[in-house]
Amino acid sequence: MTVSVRLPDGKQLSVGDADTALDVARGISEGLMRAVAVAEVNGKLVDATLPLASFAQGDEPVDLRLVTDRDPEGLAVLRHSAAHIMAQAVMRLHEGVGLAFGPTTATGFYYDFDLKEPISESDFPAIEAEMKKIAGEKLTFERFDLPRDEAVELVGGMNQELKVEHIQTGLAEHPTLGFYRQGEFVDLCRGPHIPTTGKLKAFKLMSVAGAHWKGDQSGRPLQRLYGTAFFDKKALKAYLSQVEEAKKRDHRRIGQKMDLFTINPEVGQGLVMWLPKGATLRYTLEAFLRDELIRRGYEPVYSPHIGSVKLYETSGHFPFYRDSQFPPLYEHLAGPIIDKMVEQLRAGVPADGPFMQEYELLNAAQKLGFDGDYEIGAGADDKRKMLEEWQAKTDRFLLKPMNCPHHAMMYKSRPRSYKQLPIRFAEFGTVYRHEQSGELNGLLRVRGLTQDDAHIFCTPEQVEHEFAETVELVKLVLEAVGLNDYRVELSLREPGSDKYIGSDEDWDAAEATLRSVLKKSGMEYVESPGEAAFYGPKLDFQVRDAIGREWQLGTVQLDYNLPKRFELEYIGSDNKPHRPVMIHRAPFGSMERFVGVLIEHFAGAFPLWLAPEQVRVLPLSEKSNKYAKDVLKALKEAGFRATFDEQDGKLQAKIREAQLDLIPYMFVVGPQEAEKGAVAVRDRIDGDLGAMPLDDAIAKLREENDARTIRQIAEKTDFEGFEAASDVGGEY
RNA sequence: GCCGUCGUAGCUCAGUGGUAGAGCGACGCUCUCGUAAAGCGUAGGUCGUGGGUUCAAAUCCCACCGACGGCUCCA
Repeated sequence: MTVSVRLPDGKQLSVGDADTALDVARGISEGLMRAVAVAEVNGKLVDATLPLASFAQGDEPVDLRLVTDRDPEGLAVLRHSAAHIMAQAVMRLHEGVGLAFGPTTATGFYYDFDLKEPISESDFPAIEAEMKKIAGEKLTFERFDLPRDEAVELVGGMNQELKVEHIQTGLAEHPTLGFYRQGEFVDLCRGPHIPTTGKLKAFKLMSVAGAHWKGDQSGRPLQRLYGTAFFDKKALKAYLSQVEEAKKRDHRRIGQKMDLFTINPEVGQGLVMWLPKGATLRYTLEAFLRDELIRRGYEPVYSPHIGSVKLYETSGHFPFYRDSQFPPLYEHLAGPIIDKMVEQLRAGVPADGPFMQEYELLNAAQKLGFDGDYEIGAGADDKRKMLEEWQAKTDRFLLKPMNCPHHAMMYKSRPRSYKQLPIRFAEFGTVYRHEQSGELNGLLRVRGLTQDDAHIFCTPEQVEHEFAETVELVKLVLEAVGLNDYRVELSLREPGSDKYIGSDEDWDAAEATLRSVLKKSGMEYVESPGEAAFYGPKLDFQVRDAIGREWQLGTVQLDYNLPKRFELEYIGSDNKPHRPVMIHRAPFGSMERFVGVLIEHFAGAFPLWLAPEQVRVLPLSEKSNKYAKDVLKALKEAGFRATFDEQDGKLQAKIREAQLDLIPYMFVVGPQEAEKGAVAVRDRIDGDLGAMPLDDAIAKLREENDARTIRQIAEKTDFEGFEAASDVGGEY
């Protein structure tokens, strides 16, 4: 018997029953065979070691593509196999290792372990050495399939409880399950894998981290070992040096070096203090956007930093986002105690009768002047109601978690006519969120942030146009600062979830509008179910940071719900009240995150229009100080952010310092320049441009500044060449 | 919040139980300089905080605080 095989170039050949993809490769060349990582048969990735005959369907030829070490899918398969090898090594070195999952990631792989004694980075050399040994053993990855009951028996016999649980719950619909064996190591796995462990030549363990079984925080804590692998050592080395390079762009590092901002635990975690240079950068961005907004018919508003809890109960924020808000501020000292009591009563501890610390809490509350009706003998529900009544008549405030309720109230401050719409309220509004401490990250995730927020109130007919305009604005803003590498995500609700407010009809309408705008604009985007805001779907602009993590910057959100909750109205041409639609939008997202991403994007080397210090005047020696001061004055009068380097020292030293400070332009002045009213211009990028009249130099800079020219950005680390295909996972 | 790692001068880091160090920066003096580092000198640290072990702790142990990498979350 023979099987007919068709290669991607259309060539057909016939192979024996037992022949595998590797055999086909060997038939073409030995080199090709050595390069084969995996096979793509009839469009599916499978082990190159399986007989091709097993994939034949009738007389149709089997489509075969040999996936080699040059293909991204090959890299992903290698990395997944590396995860198995790492697991094998860990099991050889430790007793009673429980295996969880070991998938590939964009830049490597990990495996989650349930370990008796924790592993730390100091264990890496031993694990790596064992992996090397396993690679040297050139063990074959051997696949076998078992029916469910035998599969459970097998993993149960190996004391792999997590795998047993996974087969019984996560994989309940699979009639048979795939396994891979390499040497003494057997793991439940969908595959495919590389032919033998010998293909693993270049790898490195990267880090160890905590994780939870199936991502459930209450689940069993696991240890996750991250690693990466490549087909050759050169690629691994290149990747590692790029990781190092990327770390140098970290905004936290640059922010400190350049005196842009500071975060100090004595002030508070996640609370950013903008130093003069960072503040100047932010101010410049804000001024740019503010001008753009006024031109587009936005009107400035200001709202206070705290708001009544009632306001957020109306908007729906208070119950929905309780956990990520700072606790309420009370006008009454007993407030927090009453809150605590209500919380316990709501949690039902116990349902009736006295609850934990009730007497102590009540006592304390009364000492602080609590005067509500409260009977210890009452039922839990009655007690809760009594306390809630007290809460309702006592003023409570939240640190503003969002600006929209305030803007909605501003809209409501007078009757509105359809002739006034759309109304666009804009504000750089500072909001506060109690992010979990482990989430905080420099400027990218903070507890106090300023949104470049605005809310557009419009008629349903105007929605599509307004939304499109807003999307265009976000694009314009991102492109003005040279952030062209972003991803657009359409965040939709998760079907069947109770995380959202509002009717299905409104959600359907909102989601349909967003899709329609996107289609008309021709923008590329991906849909993400479950990522919507609780009040409506949104369009998010995702940008990557220096080390490849994605962050959401700009966002445009469509909202039919808050207008309802706030009973917003306008009088239509029919002289009847109608409900407006709200569009929430923030092109930068937050000033903190935006500036953080911008710092990494430019590696601190901002274009002229954004640079906190645009020009530095360098006198040749103290003798030229007087003229240097004249030049400085002229620059300042021309509107430039300029300084004057007064320190002693050689010109070379001053230039070096200015270069390292990433100042776009240096004006060198000595006796020759002073005599002619000139300056010797030095460009940060192109170096010495020679002497020119001061007026000409200023005109040149003004042109570059006003055009917001971006002449060069530092080479950004591009991990793409190192990324494996992400949809090639070996895990079930 | 959870898991792990880490915390020494303004910054980068060395110092593994026995008198706290280097480079850069800062400050002072000399030099008055032509496109990426002039020379000399001085100051600066209760080694994150608190407790414990020890004759003796930056070093070993415990707790707390904070940072970092993940997880979970993210209006």
